[in-house]
Amino acid sequence: MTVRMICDAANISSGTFYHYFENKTDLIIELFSLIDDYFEENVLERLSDEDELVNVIRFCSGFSEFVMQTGVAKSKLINSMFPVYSKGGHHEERGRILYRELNAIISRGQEKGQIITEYAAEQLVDMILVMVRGYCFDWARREGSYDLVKYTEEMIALFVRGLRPCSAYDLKMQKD
Amino acid sequence: MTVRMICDAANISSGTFYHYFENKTDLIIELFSLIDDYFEENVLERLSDEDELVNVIRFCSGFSEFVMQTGVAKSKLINSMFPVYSKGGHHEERGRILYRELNAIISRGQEKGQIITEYAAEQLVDMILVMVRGYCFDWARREGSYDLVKYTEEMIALFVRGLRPCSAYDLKMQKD
Amino acid sequence: MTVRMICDAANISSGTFYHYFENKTDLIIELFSLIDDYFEENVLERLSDEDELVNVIRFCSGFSEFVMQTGVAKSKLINSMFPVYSKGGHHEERGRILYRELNAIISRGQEKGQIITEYAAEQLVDMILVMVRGYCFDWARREGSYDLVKYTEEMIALFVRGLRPCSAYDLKMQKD
Amino acid sequence: MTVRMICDAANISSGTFYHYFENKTDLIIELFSLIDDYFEENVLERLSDEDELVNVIRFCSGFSEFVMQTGVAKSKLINSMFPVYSKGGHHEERGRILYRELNAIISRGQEKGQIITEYAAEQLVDMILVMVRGYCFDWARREGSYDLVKYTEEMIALFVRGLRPCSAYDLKMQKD
DNA sequence: GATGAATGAGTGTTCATTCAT
DNA sequence: CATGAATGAACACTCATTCAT
Repeated sequence: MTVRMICDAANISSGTFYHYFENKTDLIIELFSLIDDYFEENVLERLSDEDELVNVIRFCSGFSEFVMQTGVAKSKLINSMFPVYSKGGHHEERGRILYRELNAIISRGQEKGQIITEYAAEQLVDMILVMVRGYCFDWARREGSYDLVKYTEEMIALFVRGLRPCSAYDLKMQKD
Repeated sequence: MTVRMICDAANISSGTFYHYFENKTDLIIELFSLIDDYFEENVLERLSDEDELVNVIRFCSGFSEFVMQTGVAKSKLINSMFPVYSKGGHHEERGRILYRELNAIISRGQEKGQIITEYAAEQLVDMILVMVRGYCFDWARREGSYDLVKYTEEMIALFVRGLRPCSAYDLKMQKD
Repeated sequence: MTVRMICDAANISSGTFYHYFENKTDLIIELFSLIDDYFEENVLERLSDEDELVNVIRFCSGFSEFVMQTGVAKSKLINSMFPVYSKGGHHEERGRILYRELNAIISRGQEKGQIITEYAAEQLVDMILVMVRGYCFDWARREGSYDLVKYTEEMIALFVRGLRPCSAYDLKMQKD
Repeated sequence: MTVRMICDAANISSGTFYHYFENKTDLIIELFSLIDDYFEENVLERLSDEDELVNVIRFCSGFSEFVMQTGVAKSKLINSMFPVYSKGGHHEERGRILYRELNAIISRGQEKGQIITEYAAEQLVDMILVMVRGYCFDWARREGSYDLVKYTEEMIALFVRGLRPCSAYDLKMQKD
């Protein structure tokens, strides 16, 4: 994805591009912040299920929904640049909005006894984000040839099963 | 990773590089095939546990082991080029060796009743490969700043829990 | 010095700039004419010493005074564009005001016997202007790090010594 | 003077340019060092006159000779970039060769009583270099339309007259 | 008059690739 | 077989200039 390609796609001149963005990296940072907006406007409200593992799945769906809407081209652009540390980690800070939200879900889940406590919430958050981003990366690489949301949901649904603590009975049964 | 950087690292001239590889992509295809060699020499023998889910974990460990040994630089190179479709999907064919092996493990697991059958083996293989590659991608992006094998194992171990079928008792207990 | 920088400094839009100047070169031509105004208002009156070599020094001081007041930024702008031949040498015509004034001083000096006649007045004018402009150029290059007027005066004072004809006595002495 | 122009003039591709120079500035630094070579090979041997003021003139002639040989295009290139401070002032260090040589001449002249001592040698060196460079700059600006060596010599010859100390008699005569 | 978004040719620089030696 | 000088299209980015509002 060159600046020229972006400009051609947007039907603007490269001069105009640089009128709005200081450099190519700036565009990507801008793109990053869009996901926060998307979450605030569309996803956050869906994350209030009693079962926090359901919320985890919805969170991941929201993420992949956004990526699909954003499209293959922009996703590749983001992939090519990630991680971006410029501007004092500004986007990272913003990125933390996503991070904090997922962390909150998992922490609540652990408090409620819905999620295993073998791993710290931070560790689980990292895992899930890597997995979800991994799927997004694959999807863009394959030119968006499959339904990202569906596949992400299936994968996360399975992963989430492993996060559910076994009941005392359950453990007993397994031993037998 | 420019061709010149690769050549400098290998102490050869760029002329020599093009004597052995038709182009840069060819090198990457070559790199791809290395993982098959690695699996054949080091990993395949470890995949004979009675519990096929253990084999899944070992398979993934083998993959990330290889990536760690390969190093950040080469990993980035591969990431930057993947997927490579040239030469009639030649490398993809080779890639199938990996694919087939994991498929075999999961199919056996399903036959033995160790792995759920809600999803076809192919689907599970795809999921796992995407997840593992996702971690490799993240690791390279972060300049190899963590122990890829350890993190991959933890993630896969959790995922694999979700693949274990619940016993009839188990389901009954959960209902109660 | 870009047009945008000039406009920012002047608190106008670049549109406004092009409302008043046909192009960037035009601004510089305008800048050139400022020196004539400066000479007419501030320097000419000082050029009436009986000793024309004193007037030469005052002329050069006036020139460097103007450059210092104009500032490093504008000086660089002028240097970067000089000589400007557009508009039928319009600015050169104006430049001639300066030229003619110095020429007049030197011609008078030669008539009065205060200045050697080995070189035509035109030649001496050219030399002095090149020297003074050379100092201005150096000063701007070095970001205005020294007192341009002082250094120019010292240099010209020395040069002017060489323009004073030796008396008959003087020559005689030197021979002895 | 763009890199492309330089390459066209030299009948090489811009890729080749960057094979030999790390960047445009490097070429200019290279150009700078050429003057030292020129002085060492052609000028230094001429600087052994008994009269140090003669040596000053020869020094300046050597400088302008070099510039004329270098040509208008390269001179403009150098002018456009001077002063260059990169690479730890490497070229400045080299530049000092020139500086030191002229300084030595003038210091000797002052010791021998051939040059006035009102100004420190360093000051006179600075003046002369600014003047000579000023002429070179003017010459390049005017597309090399005159004989730089001749004009520089005339100018310096006059300036040098002012550096000759007046005898006691001389001063007395002037008062009368 | 004044604005500033838009333009696009041009700049320094990179890099996969070629080829004479 | 090996070299590395040479290539030139492509890149991110700049900037004088235009023009609809």
